[in-house]
Amino acid sequence: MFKPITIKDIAHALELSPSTVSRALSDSYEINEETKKRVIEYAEKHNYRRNPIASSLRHGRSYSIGVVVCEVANSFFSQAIDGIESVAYGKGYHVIISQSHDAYEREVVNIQHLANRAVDGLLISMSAETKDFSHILKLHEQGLPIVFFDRVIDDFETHTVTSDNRKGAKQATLSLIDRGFKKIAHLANAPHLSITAERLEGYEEALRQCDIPLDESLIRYCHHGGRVQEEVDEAARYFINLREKPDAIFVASDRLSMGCLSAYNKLMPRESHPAVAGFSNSDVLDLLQPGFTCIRQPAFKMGQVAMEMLIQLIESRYPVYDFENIVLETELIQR
Amino acid sequence: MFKPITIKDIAHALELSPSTVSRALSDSYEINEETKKRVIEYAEKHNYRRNPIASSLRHGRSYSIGVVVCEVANSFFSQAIDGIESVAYGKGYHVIISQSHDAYEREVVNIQHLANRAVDGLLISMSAETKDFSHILKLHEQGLPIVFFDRVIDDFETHTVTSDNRKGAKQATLSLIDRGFKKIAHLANAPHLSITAERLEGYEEALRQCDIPLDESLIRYCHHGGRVQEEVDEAARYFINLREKPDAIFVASDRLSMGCLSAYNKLMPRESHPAVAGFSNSDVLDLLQPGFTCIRQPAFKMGQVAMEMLIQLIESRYPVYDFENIVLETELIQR
DNA sequence: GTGAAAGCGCTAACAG
DNA sequence: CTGTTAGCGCTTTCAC
Repeated sequence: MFKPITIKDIAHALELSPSTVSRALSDSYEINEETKKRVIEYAEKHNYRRNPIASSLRHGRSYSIGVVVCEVANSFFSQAIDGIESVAYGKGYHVIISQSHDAYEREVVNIQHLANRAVDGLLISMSAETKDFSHILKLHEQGLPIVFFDRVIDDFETHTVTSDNRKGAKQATLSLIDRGFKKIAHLANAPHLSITAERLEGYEEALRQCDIPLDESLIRYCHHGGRVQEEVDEAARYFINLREKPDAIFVASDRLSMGCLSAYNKLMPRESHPAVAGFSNSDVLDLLQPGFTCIRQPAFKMGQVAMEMLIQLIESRYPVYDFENIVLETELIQR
Repeated sequence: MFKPITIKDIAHALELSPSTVSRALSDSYEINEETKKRVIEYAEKHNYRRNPIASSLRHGRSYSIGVVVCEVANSFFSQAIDGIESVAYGKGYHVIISQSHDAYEREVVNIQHLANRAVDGLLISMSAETKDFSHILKLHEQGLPIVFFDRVIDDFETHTVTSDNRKGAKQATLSLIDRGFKKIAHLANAPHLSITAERLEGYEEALRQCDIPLDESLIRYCHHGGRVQEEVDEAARYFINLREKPDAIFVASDRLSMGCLSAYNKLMPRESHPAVAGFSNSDVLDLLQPGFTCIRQPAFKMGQVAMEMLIQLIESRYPVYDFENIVLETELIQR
């Protein structure tokens, strides 16, 4: 059906050898300017395009990289993807996005799918449900370059990029305390995610600094990262039914901020909602929800840095043993 | 660096020929059960994975398809992508997503990138800025299977899936009229998009049916589909400054609904906002914005149908000349 | 400055 | 039931 023109066709038409055509198209210094011009003109005229699959096979490289995120319909991740793409395209790489939907099984399947030469490297942000990392470890041991961003794995010898979650969480919590709230709850992400622990630390640190005792009953985890709205609704109902209701909530993620606000909207009039501050990269959420203070992560930058690190790993001639763990600053947006 | 085991390696280790190994791995009926078992065991033990690039080159097929949407951080499109993936994975296809950001140039670059054998077919939803279709037409003439969804092109001989935009728009407008509003504005998408014309028709039809005269000055187009928030803000300011302000607005898309609500939030207190009804597939937008009536498109279904049609084109032995234009029903969600 | 030939990993005739 | 061979399109020595 779809039969594009090949180097052979050009060679035949111009009475040259395929190798000459190949060299002419890659602008080799060995080739006569005159010949180059003929080849390039013919190629353009006939809409020739190098077959990337053959090229990949030859080079043992696909010039594409895989990205694994929980979902793309998420401001943070879509901005990170934009950052990744901005670097990737500039360096001649394709970007293949795949979504785990925060489910362990999807993550395993997708990573398997991407691995083994279909991609030259992987950019991963862990799924909320994943506790077992052997599927990733195995690939890494085989030599597949991997860089983690945002949601990383401990004790994994590779580059990582994250934001300063502890500090951001602390700022957000402090901003609630500053506004006079005393009973501040924490709606947390899945317990085994790296970001969950760090953000929890920041929350605790803020309370400690202001001599507010930590009340464990004010912390609720969402094991599916809010993918299941029911778990967020349940958390909101739990907070509402406490004898001493929280007057404010620090929410650990974009997805959960959305879920939390909508859960409360279903449960009570807006005037009686607790104050909410949380991590969010959404442009509109904060506009639609007056008084919502948010922590912005440098998502675009994080994508860029992650991609740069991955390219460094891919293009390095020798195995890399010296890994960087870059931490970017967050920004507090207060209204 | 990353040197996965090949069929040759297995053949060598087991003292078989590569072809036997290949056949054993694809469970060919010709191969002895005993041999199959040995091969499969060895392959699993050594974590063999078929090199998809070599396989693609051999078959002249990549078993991957390209999706071009304006952006993934959009409820409608991310749901459509989920639908596409659900069918694709089941049939053994990879999905490569690329974003045009509603910009003509990005669309051209991305489509070129995807085409020429890197993908077996294309699923396209047009960018808001695109007026010239020659880049797509050229590929189609060369035989690349293409299916359009949601934002289609007129006079293009191929399968399409859309939703009943005219009817949905009419329902939304009627719902505003029912609630007693008389001066109903229309915030429209880019003028040359297929969906823009259809939704405008529905709006006009609703007015006509209720004997409300059409007032052209109440219609504003967003040439970049709301990608530039400034153009939405400008439209909101325009409506506010009209001598006779609209008391309700029918908004043509998800992105514009967001933009419109946040523009008004910036400009005036919530109590004085006009009523808003519009196309939106967002789960939370309607929850966060009381009184927001929305038209839901069957995005997931649309993705599924589009993918099925594309596979039909790809796998057809003979050129297809009999094209379908499927129209799916929308749903009105009223509060 | 150009060509011939080999090979990336896989598969499908064709032979036995 | 298994092996031999050729070739997908491209690139890159090695010759000339």
